[in-house]
Amino acid sequence: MEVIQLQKILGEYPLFRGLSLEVFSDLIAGHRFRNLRHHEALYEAGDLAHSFAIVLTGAFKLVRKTPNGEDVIVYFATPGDVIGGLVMLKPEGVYPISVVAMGNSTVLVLPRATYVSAWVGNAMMQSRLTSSLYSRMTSLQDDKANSKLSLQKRVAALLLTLLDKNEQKGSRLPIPLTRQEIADSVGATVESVIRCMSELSQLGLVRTEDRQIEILRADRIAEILKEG
Amino acid sequence: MEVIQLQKILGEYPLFRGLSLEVFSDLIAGHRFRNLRHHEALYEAGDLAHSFAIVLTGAFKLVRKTPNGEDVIVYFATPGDVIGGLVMLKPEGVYPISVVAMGNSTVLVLPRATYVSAWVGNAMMQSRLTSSLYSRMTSLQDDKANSKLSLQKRVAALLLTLLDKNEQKGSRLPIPLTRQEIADSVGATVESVIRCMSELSQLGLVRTEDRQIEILRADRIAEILKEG
DNA sequence: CGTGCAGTTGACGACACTCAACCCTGGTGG
DNA sequence: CCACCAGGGTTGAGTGTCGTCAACTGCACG
Repeated sequence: MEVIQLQKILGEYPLFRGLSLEVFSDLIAGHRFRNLRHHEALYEAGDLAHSFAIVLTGAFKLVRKTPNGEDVIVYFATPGDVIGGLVMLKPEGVYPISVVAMGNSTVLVLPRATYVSAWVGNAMMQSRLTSSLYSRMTSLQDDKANSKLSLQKRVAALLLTLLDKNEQKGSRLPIPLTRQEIADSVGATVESVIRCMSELSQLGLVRTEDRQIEILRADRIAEILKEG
Repeated sequence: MEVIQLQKILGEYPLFRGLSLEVFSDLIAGHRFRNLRHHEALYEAGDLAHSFAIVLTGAFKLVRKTPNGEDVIVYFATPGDVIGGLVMLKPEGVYPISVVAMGNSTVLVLPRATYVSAWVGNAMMQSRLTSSLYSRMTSLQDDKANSKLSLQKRVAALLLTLLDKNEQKGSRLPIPLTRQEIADSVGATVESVIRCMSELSQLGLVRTEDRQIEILRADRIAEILKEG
């Protein structure tokens, strides 16, 4: 693909908005595309971090293993998100978490060398990275604030957050999501999440079809969050 | 205080290490010191963010209010930590959380104007800020991963984390901490935390005197975290 | 046709929350 | 001087949400 075409695509995202062609091509020096199938890992926790990536299509879950061998989903990355950017600063850094594709997904992979040569010294990119970090940080803080809520409400909060990421594509969540993944994200067991989702289904607020979750009544789910 | 003296003090922290005097004095343009007593707020959530701060002595809790009016402690800031740095990027930003002093504490307050004129364009400072953010992010992720553990273990994890922040000052935690604050931090109620701490006391693993918590057997507390 | 993944349901029990007392200390005011 | 209050800490009894364990369905895939 031509650099100029790539700029058109990436220019849609806040991170790459309004850059000169010259700066842009420096920023993506040594880039390559990577296509991942469902469940395929982009990065494994503990691996030497020699590249970082920008999500183009699909979605990824950022996963941490607990000592018990359970998974905890720390973040859902969607198109435009930067993955592994933070760890590029350390010369011999390792990825702190695993990154796994949810459904067919593509990323733009950039070598650490490019980060060092073009990103570190570019104050605007640093500041934009910081800004994207800010929102991810806020979402983690939200999670912590929600941790005392009932499971019902935590699930509701998750559904609404994911729905928010969805631009214009209607009421369907942008990510194919299993009950297990919901559980790993809200900090509960599959069984409990299933009971909770079943209730929402019976109330006619959501519908699931092959891991695609459709939010039928976002307003009433928001009410669940607010009540008592 | 002379700028050169200030540089000596701040130069101890990674953030300000090895800077030329000229760059340094630009970075702290318009600085002023602020002393806060126990419980005094440095920033209130929702206030217009016209300054950020660097902790010099004491400690601060970063607090979020839940819809129910409960507090959630998101982070404990200790000397060298930057507070409010992330929100400086937004022109009309408001602080997302409140910042409250725990015991007598001092900070260096810097106006947003300084951030915009000297920090944003300085790639090294941006990269150092990012790096400090990285560790705060990791600690939030740790919290999320721990959220399924028993209260006993979450408290143990908190105590050990805080003990880690303590450089050389022995077995006493660097922060005066009430049971309520522990509860707000691990996501539990005061009563449950008290029962948990009482048990640790009776086992001779910790001792509390006027909010100062002393860790007598860090090794055995670490065992509690690992077992079962 | 067996294997693995996703989803589901029920019975049981435990951990932590709720509510209600109560103690102790230090400060404040009548 | 004593009463009162607020903040921090503690204890007990009762309750409920959610985790654990176990069994079972449906489906896709090689």
